[in-house]
Amino acid sequence: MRAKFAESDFYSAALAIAVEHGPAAATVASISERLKAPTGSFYHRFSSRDVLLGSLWLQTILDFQKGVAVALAAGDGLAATLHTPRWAREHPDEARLLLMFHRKDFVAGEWPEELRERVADMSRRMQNAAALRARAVFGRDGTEERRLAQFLIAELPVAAVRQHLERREPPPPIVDHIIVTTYAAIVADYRARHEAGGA
Amino acid sequence: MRAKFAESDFYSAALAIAVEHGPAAATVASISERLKAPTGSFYHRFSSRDVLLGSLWLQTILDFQKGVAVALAAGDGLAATLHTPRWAREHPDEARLLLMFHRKDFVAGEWPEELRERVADMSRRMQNAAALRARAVFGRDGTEERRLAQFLIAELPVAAVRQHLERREPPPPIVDHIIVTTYAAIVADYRARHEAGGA
DNA sequence: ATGCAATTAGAATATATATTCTAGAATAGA
DNA sequence: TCTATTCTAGAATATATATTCTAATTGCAT
Repeated sequence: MRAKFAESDFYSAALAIAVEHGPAAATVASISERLKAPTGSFYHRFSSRDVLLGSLWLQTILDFQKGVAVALAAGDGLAATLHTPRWAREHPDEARLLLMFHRKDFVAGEWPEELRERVADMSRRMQNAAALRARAVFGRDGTEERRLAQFLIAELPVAAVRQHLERREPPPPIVDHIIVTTYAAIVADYRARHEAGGA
Repeated sequence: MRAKFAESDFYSAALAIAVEHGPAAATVASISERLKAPTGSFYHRFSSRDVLLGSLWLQTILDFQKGVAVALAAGDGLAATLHTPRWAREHPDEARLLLMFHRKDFVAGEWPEELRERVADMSRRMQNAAALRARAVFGRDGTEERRLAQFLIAELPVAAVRQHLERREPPPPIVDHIIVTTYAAIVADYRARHEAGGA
């Protein structure tokens, strides 16, 4: 029988519902209903709700991190931070999904066996990211460098962007300004504190 | 009959469970079970689960904001930001509750009638806070000042503190250092951009 | 002592949700 | 055309959870 619904239809529906009413509202029934599909069609494609929501979250975070990874590979810490507001403008729904909710809102307990491999991959990537960030920002890896770089590249841009996602509006330019100013200040402060004794 | 359980026992139990396994895990059954109380005793005190969780969230956010309000009333913006890491050290559980979850995780839909008044109060306080923050940080109220002050006093410290709450560890001193440095930089940048033309 | 009011106790009920199951329809290849 | 396979369809089932209900129990005031 020719398929009336595509896998991607279920993903889109789940995304739309999660973004509008929260991941908890993305039930098998509500997703299917939105597509006017029977729940049987859902389970024909996905072995469980957890697999669908888990995949959605994984795909989204991977897409997001791809952009950060490119900047980090180029050793450009500032571009890495600014990726967050840019990506949020280009992908407002995905940004809400990722930045306004927790992983636990999508997969409460253990990851389904089916996704373990992809999750392990992602975890490995996250591990590496810590060192990459430190090097991109400070040209050096160490405990303090990692902590500061995590702040600059992960925590800071998310904080600056959050209220706009909440209001479903694109992050305005002042967000980038805040990020750039903060970035420069933290780096300058770090350099000042680590100068051997100056000229 | 002498009460075997106190209202506060239910709050504590709910807090402990919410902090450990997320608010969703704080079910009437799990809360009662933790106290070895029958669910009847729960409903003898609270008209619904929403009322308990909603109150818990409200109480917590009010307690948190009290400290910020004091600093703002004194016109001390820096003290207001630094309140967050300090409070997180003093109240690790409450900080997790507030900063790692959303209001919606506690009260999904409408607020129960019973709590509406307290919520309205809080909303009013939040409204005022925007102007108070702007004045405390910049000595002036305006759109840009509000946006920057919100970043400095609300978003920044939460971002700096979050990963430590996640790991259930007290925010280390570097958190305060990050906050202070950022605060100074944003204020200095603002001043530089608004100088009429200087000396 | 007696009876009342508060409280405990936990069974019964209602509802939402994930998942399974059985049957039927559509399509492609033989 | 025939048939196996894929997919739609939605009813049936299992489970978790909030809430209600009815019946004891307890301590205090009288």
